[in-house]
Amino acid sequence: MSTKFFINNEDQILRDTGLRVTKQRLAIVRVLFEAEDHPDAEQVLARARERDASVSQATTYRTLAALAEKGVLQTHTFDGGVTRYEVSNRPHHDHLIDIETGDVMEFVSEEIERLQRRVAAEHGYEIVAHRLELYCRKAS
Amino acid sequence: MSTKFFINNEDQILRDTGLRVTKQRLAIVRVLFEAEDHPDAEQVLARARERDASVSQATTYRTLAALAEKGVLQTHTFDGGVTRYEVSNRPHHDHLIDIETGDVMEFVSEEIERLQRRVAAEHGYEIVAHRLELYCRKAS
DNA sequence: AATGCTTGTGAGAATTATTCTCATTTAACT
DNA sequence: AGTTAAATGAGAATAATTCTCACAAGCATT
Repeated sequence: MSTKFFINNEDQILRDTGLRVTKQRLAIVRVLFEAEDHPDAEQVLARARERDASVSQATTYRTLAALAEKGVLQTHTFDGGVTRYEVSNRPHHDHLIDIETGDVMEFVSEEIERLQRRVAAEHGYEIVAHRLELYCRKAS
Repeated sequence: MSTKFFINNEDQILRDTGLRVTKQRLAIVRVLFEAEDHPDAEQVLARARERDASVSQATTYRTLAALAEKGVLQTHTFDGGVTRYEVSNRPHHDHLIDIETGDVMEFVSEEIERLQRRVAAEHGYEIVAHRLELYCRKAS
């Protein structure tokens, strides 16, 4: 089991998207893949710096933009806030936001997806992407 | 039919929300009520200035924020762009965005709404607001 | 209509998130 | 190791939005 044969996952992700593998990018990609929330650029930068202090703000924004462009990341902008990022190789899901705590939960409803496609078709369109966000408060 | 009894609609909207009636605010509110699109602050300002050249950027932002806060306006931020506004006393609807032209269409699906409420309920929540956007291209 | 108190206003400065510039460094291919 | 194109950090630039403050205007009361 030489390490030679176990090249980093994150390494491969960068190569696959045609990006050169740098330590800064590796730090950023690792942060994103281990994140269980939906961090914004500032949070990604802070966490990446824990791994590699040389990561700069510019590189963070550039890398996030590049990965989003290539489809590795999804971007979200919940209700007028900052852009938040999440890896998109995970199963598709929509978001339920607790408006009191800011917590973000994920859900899927194949039924809703199907109805969305029907609505689009009725207008003569096909869906490329969609966004469904439920802003909720705890049921009384 | 003295005009006395027919006070401006827009006038009343401002009073109802506890805002003083100024000529700048009237211009802004009129722009919003006659708009058939989803203008951003810059567009609202430009249109309001056609009615009253004294409207400033600061007042536009302040008035839009105040009206949104009071629930008179809805705000939208389509895919990382600028904030766009629309009056919310119109029937609820979601948005279908043509990703090639940027056109925004509106639709409603009571079926989808119902499923949304069910999803929220399953998580122990009730929906305060929601956002559903379909990013589409013309069907081939 | 004049008074007074409170709120709204414009101009421009300040903030915030994000993108760009450029001189230097580094990854990847020889 | 040598070459070249791409990536980097620092800080400047931009864009959208919010804030500051001195002055103006709304509105309730005379």
